[in-house]
Amino acid sequence: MAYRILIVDDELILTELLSTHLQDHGYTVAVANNSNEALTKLNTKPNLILLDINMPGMDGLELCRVIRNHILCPILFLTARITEQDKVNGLRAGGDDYITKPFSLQELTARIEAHLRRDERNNRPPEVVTTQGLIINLSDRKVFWNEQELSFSRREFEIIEFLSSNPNQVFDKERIYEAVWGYDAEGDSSVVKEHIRKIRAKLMRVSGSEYIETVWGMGYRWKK
Amino acid sequence: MAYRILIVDDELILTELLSTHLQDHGYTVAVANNSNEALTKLNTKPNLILLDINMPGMDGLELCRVIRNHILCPILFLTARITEQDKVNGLRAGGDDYITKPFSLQELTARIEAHLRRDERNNRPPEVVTTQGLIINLSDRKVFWNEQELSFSRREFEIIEFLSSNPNQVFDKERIYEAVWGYDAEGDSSVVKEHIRKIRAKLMRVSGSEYIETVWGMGYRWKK
DNA sequence: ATTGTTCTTGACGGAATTTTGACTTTCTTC
DNA sequence: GAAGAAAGTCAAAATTCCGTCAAGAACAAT
Repeated sequence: MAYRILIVDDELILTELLSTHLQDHGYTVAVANNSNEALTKLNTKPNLILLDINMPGMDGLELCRVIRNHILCPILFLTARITEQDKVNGLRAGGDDYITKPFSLQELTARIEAHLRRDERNNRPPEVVTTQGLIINLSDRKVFWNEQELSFSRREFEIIEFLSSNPNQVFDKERIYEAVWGYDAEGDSSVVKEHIRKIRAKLMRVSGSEYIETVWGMGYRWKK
Repeated sequence: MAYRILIVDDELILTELLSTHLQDHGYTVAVANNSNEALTKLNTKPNLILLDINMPGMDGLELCRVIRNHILCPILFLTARITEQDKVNGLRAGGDDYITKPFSLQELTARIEAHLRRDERNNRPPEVVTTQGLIINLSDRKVFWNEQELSFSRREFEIIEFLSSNPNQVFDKERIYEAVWGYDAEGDSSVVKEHIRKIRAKLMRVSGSEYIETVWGMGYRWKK
């Protein structure tokens, strides 16, 4: 689904230009040429807002503050001058970034993408997988057995991550190798069994139980 | 759901008055007449704290520092006099605002609302981040270890800002580089490790503890 | 221009991890 | 129960990654 962007600026030429450009990049665009209009257009539930600071009537900062009472998406200020004080003001008002006019369209889209991507990540609920006493916190990359934190190396953790996120499914070594090392990785998928061994040893030592089951001739499965 | 406000003041008449007024405005109020009581009442998980500076025993500033190790909500100081030095002290202790006695109840509620509103946007980095004795004031770009202000260079601060705003999450050097230098910066992300070294050295020298953890093969994480 | 600070780069050594390959054990099938 | 394939074990080799340092470049302040 296309991201929705709301542009708020009183310069018609600019909004026109931006609008076209962003639409070309696959975004759905709404335009507001003043603050009141902007507030109305909030009902388009934009995923990101481009906000001119200098506007007649309620200015961008003020508007930003008001918007923040309604919506939490990234807000990027468009502004001619930019001093330290501006930055502080903008941040205080609830803005996320600045883009100084004039700017290249390329820069603009890059920043928009970065913010959308980040927003995506931040709003993700913490990903936690649990299996009988074991807590795997995917976002923090931590594993706990009861209170105790267990330490795993990168590959070990990634294998755990993959298997435990798809519990009870059987994956052969090639499939695991592909998932963890990347589809285009070259190398011998028999490394997998060595890592599995290490993982099992660590889990067994502390919990006394097997989490990874071998399905002979088929692969491995995370028991749940 | 009603916001919870904790009032900490040893003047019984004042707390009584405030409490009634705020309840009339729909807030849930808890009152503490001394510091110990305040610490106990923290379990009401207040959304905002009103804190008298002048109290017998542990004073408001000291209390504020302690509170900051538990809770991140806005803290507003109530104080009779207010000098520049008071402001600095309050900031150092991790406070958010001052209200000078005598104040109008109208002003008070307005400020409370403003702070709650700001705090509401809780998916963005809070303006003050604290970790065991360390106070990072993002809006003023200052870092304090107890009373002492620590000095960090621009890049150093920005790395601290980024990591501490996303505690416990692991970011690799590329990701940190992108966050601090900009999505489109060119250069070698291995600078990051040099800056991390400097940051660690400064923090370690003054606090004796590690705030940034290395997760081998994955990146760095702010311990919290 | 000079001085001092901060930023960046590249090199190095050591540490932790990953991979490899030889070897053993287990399982399946005939 | 023997043969062969698959999985497990182990230790050593290869590799990757991190912390540290020193030195030069860029920048800011004077």
